[in-house]
Amino acid sequence: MPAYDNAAIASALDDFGDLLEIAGEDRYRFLSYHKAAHAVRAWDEDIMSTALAGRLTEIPGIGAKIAATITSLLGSGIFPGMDEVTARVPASVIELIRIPGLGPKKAKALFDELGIASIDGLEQAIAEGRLAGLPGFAEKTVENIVAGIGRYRSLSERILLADALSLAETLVAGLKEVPGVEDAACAGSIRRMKETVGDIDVLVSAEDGPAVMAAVRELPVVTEVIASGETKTSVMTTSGRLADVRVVAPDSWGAALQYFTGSAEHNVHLREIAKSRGLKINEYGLFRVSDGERLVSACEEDIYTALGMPVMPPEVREDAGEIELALEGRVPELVTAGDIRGDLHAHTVATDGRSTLEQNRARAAELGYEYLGCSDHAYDLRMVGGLDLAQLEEQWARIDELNALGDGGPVLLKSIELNIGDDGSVDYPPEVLARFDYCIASLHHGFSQSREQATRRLLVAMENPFVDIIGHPTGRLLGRRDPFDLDMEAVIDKAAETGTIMELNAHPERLDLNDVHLRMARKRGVRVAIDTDAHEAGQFSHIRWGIATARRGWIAPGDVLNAQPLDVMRSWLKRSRPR
DNA sequence: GCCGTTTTCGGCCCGACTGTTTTCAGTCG
Repeated sequence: MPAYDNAAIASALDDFGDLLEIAGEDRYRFLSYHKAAHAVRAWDEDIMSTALAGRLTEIPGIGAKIAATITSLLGSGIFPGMDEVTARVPASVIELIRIPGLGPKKAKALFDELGIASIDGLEQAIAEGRLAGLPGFAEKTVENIVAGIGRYRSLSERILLADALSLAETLVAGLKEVPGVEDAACAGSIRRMKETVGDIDVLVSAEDGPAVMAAVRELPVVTEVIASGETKTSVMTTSGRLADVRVVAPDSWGAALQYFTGSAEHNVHLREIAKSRGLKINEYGLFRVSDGERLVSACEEDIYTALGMPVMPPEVREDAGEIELALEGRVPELVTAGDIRGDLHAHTVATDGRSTLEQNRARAAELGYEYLGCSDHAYDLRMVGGLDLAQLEEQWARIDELNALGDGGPVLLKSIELNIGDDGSVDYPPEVLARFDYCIASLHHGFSQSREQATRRLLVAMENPFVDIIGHPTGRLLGRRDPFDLDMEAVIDKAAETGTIMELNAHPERLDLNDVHLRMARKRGVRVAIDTDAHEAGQFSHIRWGIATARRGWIAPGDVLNAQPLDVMRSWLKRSRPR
């Protein structure tokens, strides 16, 4: 039987909601499944634990019916009611609504009238001219569907935040040069610093919307105009990514920024609150329904203030509990770049890094860091020349020399990235491990291992009194490699029990732990280290992505190991604790 | 299907763009 985690349950609920919608069920019925899916995805406990405790209905948007569905899925893998729905609409039809421009109504028509139940089947039908004469599928619509299939196939992967932000900044810079444009900014998931991004959303403020839209269509980065009206234009860019540009009048800037930053779920929740108070929010402002008067609009903060809550940072706007907190007048205190006092995970040329210890130290000094960990790979990772004891002695001697310079540079710390073996053991004997200032231990092999085995490796490693930090805990590489199959709740609980610190690896491809795991850690009092895992001194700047992800995970400066002064940082390490 | 300062029924967020059913439904965010 498949093990259902939160993501798998959420995915099943989303699929069921899609099928209900295609089948023509009541709008509020299928929306409730999507709402429940979102809530499960954002839930900071393992869904199995919550179910076993009989607390599923404490998750917002989950009532008795969906709770029973989740219980059934967890217990037997059976989704109650699924057979009945798939008898009307085969599950494969969901694939059709993934095509941009093709929604549930058209998908239903294609299946009902022509028996089309897949994208391949649709392409074949179009090639054979079988859509001709089907109501709602005139020439232009068929053309758009063909283009949509092409886009679906080339764009199905989201791109890394780091790549999307650089594209968006180019677009914003280009828009700011357009005559009449007063301001331009990234919105959407980029502004929320989500780890991966689908489309690029950009907001522009100008009095003459149509003129700006015309200018957008002519920007050098634009290869194709998908849609373009007076206030909104969608374009394909030279990078192969879709961008949506919206223009609003300058006096609507704040409302529009709030609106287009999202997330969709966050905004829906806000608008529900507004509605219950006789107010209405749209991209032009916050209005009183009774007389239509616009109350606020120019400043984003004003929108929140008018709803009786402090403005919250974009990174937390996911409807994951931030609105409830804000209604109590509180916002989570979030770590900032200025809080970081050092980097505890960096490699050198001694193993697979491309910068020397001296180059790393110089860069850390430029960043104003108080300390820097030298954490090359340990002996067992032979592939990259993991260090033996003689090499460690040599590195430590050099660290001692550099620390004796007295030039005001950062304190270099003797560290290592250990490999966690199949039995949870690590590279060196305890007497060697004791000589490091601290040790990081990571999983580097066995990605196909069972949940039980992979989890046990981490739990055993965390029992080791010299394993202070777990590096890139889930091992994922965004878009390239799935994470280890891990019981994250057991891992986080063990970290809390043993005082082991969890790394938030800031490499833009890793961002590991992710936002949900970070909230899980924070809730249990587990501390995190935000590290770049730099393999070259220039990569210390990756800390930016780690900070963003930490903020999405509601991490405060007081939760972060390397936001502490050196003596406090040391006191948090497991090896400093009385045993 | 969920939920409650509208409280166990009757509601459920808001607007832009496109193509076509030419007055509006479908799709998207």
